Amino acid sequence: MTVTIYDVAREAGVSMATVSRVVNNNPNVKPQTRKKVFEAIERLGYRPNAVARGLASKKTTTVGVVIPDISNAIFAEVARGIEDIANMYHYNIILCNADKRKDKEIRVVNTLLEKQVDGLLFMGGTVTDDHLQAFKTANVPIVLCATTDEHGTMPAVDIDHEAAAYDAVKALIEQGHRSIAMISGTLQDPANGYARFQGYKRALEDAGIAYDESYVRVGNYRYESGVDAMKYFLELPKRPSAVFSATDEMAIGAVHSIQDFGLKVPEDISVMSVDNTRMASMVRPKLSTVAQPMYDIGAVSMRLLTKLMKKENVEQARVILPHELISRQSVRAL
Amino acid sequence: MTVTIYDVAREAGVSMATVSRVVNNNPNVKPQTRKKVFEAIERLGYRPNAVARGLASKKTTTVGVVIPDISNAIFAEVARGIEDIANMYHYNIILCNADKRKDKEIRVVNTLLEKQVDGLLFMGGTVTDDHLQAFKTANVPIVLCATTDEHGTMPAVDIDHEAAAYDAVKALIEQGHRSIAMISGTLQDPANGYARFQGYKRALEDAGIAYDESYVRVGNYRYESGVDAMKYFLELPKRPSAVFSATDEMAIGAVHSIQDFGLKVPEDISVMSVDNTRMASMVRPKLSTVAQPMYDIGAVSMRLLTKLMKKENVEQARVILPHELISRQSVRAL
DNA sequence: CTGTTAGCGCATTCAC
DNA sequence: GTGAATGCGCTAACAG
Repeated sequence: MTVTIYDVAREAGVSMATVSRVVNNNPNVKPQTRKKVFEAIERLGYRPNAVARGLASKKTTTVGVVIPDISNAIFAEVARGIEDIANMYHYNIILCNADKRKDKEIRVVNTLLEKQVDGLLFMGGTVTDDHLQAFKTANVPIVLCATTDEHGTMPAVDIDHEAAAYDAVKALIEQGHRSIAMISGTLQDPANGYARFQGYKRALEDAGIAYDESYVRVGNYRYESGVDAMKYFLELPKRPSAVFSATDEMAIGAVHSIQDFGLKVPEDISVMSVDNTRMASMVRPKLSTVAQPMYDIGAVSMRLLTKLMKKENVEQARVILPHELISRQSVRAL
Repeated sequence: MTVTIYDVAREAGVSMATVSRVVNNNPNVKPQTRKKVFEAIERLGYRPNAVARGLASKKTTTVGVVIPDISNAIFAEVARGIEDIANMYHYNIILCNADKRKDKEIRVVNTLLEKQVDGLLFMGGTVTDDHLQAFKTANVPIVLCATTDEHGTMPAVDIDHEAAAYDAVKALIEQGHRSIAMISGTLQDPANGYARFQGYKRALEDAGIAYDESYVRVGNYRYESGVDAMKYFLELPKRPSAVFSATDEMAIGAVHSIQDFGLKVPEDISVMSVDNTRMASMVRPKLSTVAQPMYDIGAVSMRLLTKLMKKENVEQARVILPHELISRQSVRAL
């Protein structure tokens, strides 16, 4: 049925060891023998069995990646960065959605480990001690991707969410805004939620603006929650002059909310967000936002992982990629 | 170093066969023995080696999926559908981007096959004879996903792109439009390109409207190409009263092009598209569009694959999922 | 219900 | 340069 290395050996009149050598590009084979073997391979349509190879060599050339949700544009972009670099280094990736649910995350980490992946890229919600516990049983490198653990003990690549938010709000302040509302993610989410909220607060503080609880609404990152949050702000006795949103999508919801209310962006209310997804420049007005290099986060973390897997020593196992303020049309000076 | 089934056997005072049985939930084990084994597993922190299992059982419980580009929202949605169902049936998926490039597609199919995947989901551009050739060497089931081969010989799940486009244009016609332009995808693309263009033409024909070449522009599915195509139409001596776009994204570009030109959607020009991505309802005016059930395409194709892998007999190996016209705000009656 | 015995297809010493 | 032998960790008959 399936043709093995044995069949090729017989066909070529050599030993299986020799076939193995040519398949693995081992230089210690006479060119003529190599040729014979290649011909036999061709004739038989031999295809190496990577599973057998994996068992014998203890390497699978595949890495596991756990991701919250591949249908989310942000993560899909990271995934593409991961896959491109993985491909470049001849790794394949096993992709698992875990929806930021701790139980599911830990479960998939374990099945990935059972599959003997050579390394793991973890992208999730909070990294708890239970996660760390599961990671510890792995004897392959693991790097956190767009996620960090509070202890800061694991290799990771991310951006500085707090600083990104800070910069966004600071930009608003520099444009003369003093009453700035925020549409936040859930505060349970350490990166997209809590950290960005902290950045907002710190920017306010540094500018001597009093923090006002009624100026903060928590959304779920989605368009609709942006709409709802903004509706709330619009009905406040003292409307904010600017709104900072933790994601582009909620920002777009906010813009539409404002427009439906009969006001204009940015003439009446400015809107600023974080992400710079493709959508940000596909709406009118185009969104001013802080760009996060999602593709790069994926690419860099995968690159880091390859180094770890090859046991090369890395100087910097925790890297923070720079963010960048992109000024477009949704903010105006007061 | 790594603890094997042998170690567990010794620890539990049973044979490796018994350990294998409990790990694989074989009922033929006395509860008490089972308990002993579980305890040994726990104590030793044993984790089954799926690679070894794969070699011995000739099943890997992983399927390969080749996809054009995971960072494209459309495909990411399909991928999510695939993964959800895969997960449900305890399969993992190896994800490979192939950018609709034939050489890359064939290459990844081969490496996926080397990895002994139990099945393959193929999502790509044109399925050529070379593809078919590569597929033929596989001795695992393969199903095409959001793609079909012209010969119609392979299992596949897709929507009827021609009919979807036809229905979209017909809806425009029923609203009284007679001069309808189209922003098409490349005609080399059999599904999103050629088929939708054919649907457009047929709808015109059926309504007795003459086909006008200058009313068709080919885009690349992206926002900017929608902007450009629309600019062209706007400068025509006789402007169309409606525009049909092969994708949401180009449609949004068209809308903005129209607005920038000083006209209104749908008051001055109606816009209709195909896709119904999340974005369609995140722009103003909300896009009227023909919905494609991308998630379902992924889910159904994965479900079909599981049946094929289990050698269940399937009545219908080629399934066309229904599309649906979603009327929102970008079309008005003439 | 449980143990023994063979492989699964290949990489990898170790000889020659 | 090349071949023979061994084992990777597990499943799957086959006995008992």
